[in-house]
Amino acid sequence: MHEVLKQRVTLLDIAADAGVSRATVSLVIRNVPSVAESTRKRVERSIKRLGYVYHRGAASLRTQQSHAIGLIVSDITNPFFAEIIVAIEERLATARLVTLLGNTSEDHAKEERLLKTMREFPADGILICPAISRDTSTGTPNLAGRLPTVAFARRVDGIDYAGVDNVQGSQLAIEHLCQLGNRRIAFIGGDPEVSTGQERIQGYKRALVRSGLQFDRSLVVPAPPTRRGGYDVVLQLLQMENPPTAALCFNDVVALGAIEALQQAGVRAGKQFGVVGFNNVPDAAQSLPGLTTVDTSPRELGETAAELLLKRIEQRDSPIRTVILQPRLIVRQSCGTH
Amino acid sequence: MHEVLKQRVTLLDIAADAGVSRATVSLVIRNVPSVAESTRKRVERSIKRLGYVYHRGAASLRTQQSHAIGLIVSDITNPFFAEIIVAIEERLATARLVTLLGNTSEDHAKEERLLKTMREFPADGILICPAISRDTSTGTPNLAGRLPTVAFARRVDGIDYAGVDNVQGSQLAIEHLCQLGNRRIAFIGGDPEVSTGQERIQGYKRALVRSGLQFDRSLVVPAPPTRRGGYDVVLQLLQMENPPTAALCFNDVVALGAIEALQQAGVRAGKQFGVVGFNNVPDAAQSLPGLTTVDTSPRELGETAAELLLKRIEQRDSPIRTVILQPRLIVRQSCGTH
DNA sequence: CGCCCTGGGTGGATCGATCTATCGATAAAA
DNA sequence: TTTTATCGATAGATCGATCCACCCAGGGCG
Repeated sequence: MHEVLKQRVTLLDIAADAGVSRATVSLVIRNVPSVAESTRKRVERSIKRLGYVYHRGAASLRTQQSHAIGLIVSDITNPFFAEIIVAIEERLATARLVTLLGNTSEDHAKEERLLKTMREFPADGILICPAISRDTSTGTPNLAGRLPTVAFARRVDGIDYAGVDNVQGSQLAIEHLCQLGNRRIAFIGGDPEVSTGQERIQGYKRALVRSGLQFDRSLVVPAPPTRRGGYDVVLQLLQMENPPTAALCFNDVVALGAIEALQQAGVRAGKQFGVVGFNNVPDAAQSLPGLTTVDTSPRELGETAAELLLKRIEQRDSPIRTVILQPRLIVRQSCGTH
Repeated sequence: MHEVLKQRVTLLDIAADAGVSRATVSLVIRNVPSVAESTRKRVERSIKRLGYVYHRGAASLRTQQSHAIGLIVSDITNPFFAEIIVAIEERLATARLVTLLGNTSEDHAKEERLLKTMREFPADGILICPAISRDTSTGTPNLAGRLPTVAFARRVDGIDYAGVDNVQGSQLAIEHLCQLGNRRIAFIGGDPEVSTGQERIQGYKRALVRSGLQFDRSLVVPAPPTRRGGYDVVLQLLQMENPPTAALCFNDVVALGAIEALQQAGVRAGKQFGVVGFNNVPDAAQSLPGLTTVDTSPRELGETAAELLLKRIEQRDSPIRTVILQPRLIVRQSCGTH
């Protein structure tokens, strides 16, 4: 009695079973109200009975929209991004959109492959945090093509962007450190080629100038944005003949590495050396001493980015939008108390 | 001259431009050899000129395969999984398969939504690390349906599985700690409801018995698999009237938290208290003291899982396969030296 | 009674790529 | 010269869901 050979249950099977036409079944599935209650019930029963599975691919071929959007992230292992991802997924889910996640590991080739795949799918839109790129001309905007695209966290010219005011964030941090009496403050980690790094360093410089402090090139030490990066740089800084008394770190992970190095070197973080991070990841609150950090509200950032994309999809030809969220300083114990 | 209104460039457009039929263009795209070199060149030029983008959806509707597989992970922020993900993606890419990544955050509802979406897509197969489930009857196997499905890291009955011999891993660790003279060894973190936790605790017990040690229920302390989890449990253990002298941790993250707590409490990790982790994440080598840990080779695990899925797709009706990788102990400084 | 709605439902065309069967032409074989 | 391969290319059907135009029965209304 069972149709064993037939692989997939289609609308036609349901239609036959319920004694209606394909079109009617389709109406039921899409919850179109113009179906009599009795018919709807009958169709729904058939759907259950036969174990029908909706075929998105077929539907989107006809409707020209996949209800799927591509989310391309440069590093899923970074907890900051992880939170953004979750926020984006949640926001998109409320708009009945599915999220396809791709990870580039900061690799340009992978990024291009992913963009290609998602265009081919085809996704209805793309959210991307571009991989670090030295050459903006081969950057992402052209890759995105005509597909609605929004960049987040890292700026890309010519497309919608949701980001954080990194300049302001750095300024908050530096002002705080200055008020606590620090005169020599380092900037640790981050890549001066990425917009995030650029902006944070720019804010760092600007705040130093405002506070009447010297900008010392040797106190800006780029490093990979990892625990190890912060660790190594701090050990290096402590070797200087005139070492800094505090450091603003590119992000919290770097900052945690920095604190580890300080402990290792017998320097008491928070008492003898101030450390400020960026992002306020969950670990920052747990660490010892609690990490003072610039909160960049990843959840809001994710929601904002998703929102931008939804608007862009709605009206493709609206002017380019840029949303910059304002960060705030979370004061804990890693800089001493005021 | 430009076709502004027409949205998408299709095979038909290319065909018209190159003066051939759709079918021929299709042959060119799929690199079928039976096309004259001159024709191929001409078609390829048209493809470039018009900016054609392959439409996976349309193709897979006809071929009944999407060349996409769904990868569902319970926690992308866990570096152990992050490595597995990368390995899986790489392996699948060599088979010209695209990976659709989904994150459940250990949430069953999300897991079900993701499975549904991926079935609807439809994906050609699914790789899943199931979310923690207390009720195996509502577990994943039924959700997977007839789609080729492989579980990894956490066991699911009735489907292919790639995992690590956690029992053996724990035994290696405990034996090592015993040889160093520890008599009271705790097990920290992990959820006894998940197969991973069960197996590791089982190995812990078994090794204790073999070494002629008492199994003390109060020394097994479940906790969330986070830094914080390890931290809290260690502080708690140190309060005991007869505290343990070493601990096997559910994973490295927990172990790093444990070490942090020891340092905080003035107990020298590695000298006065031995700590062993699980997974050998990158941070483990960097930490101070270097973390002795059970290497569960996430890369191999990912490759193995991908391999299993490829085989399953090739022959859907082959018997269920289970691959268990053997872990090895990486000795660093967190247990003292022998 | 004839006319027009209108709620409920339907067949056929359609989305874009692929598969199958087939065709024309040229070269090789008989 | 006729037949048979062979090669390159093609028209039309097809995958599964959706959209469009249209249909039909019954009710209201002049």
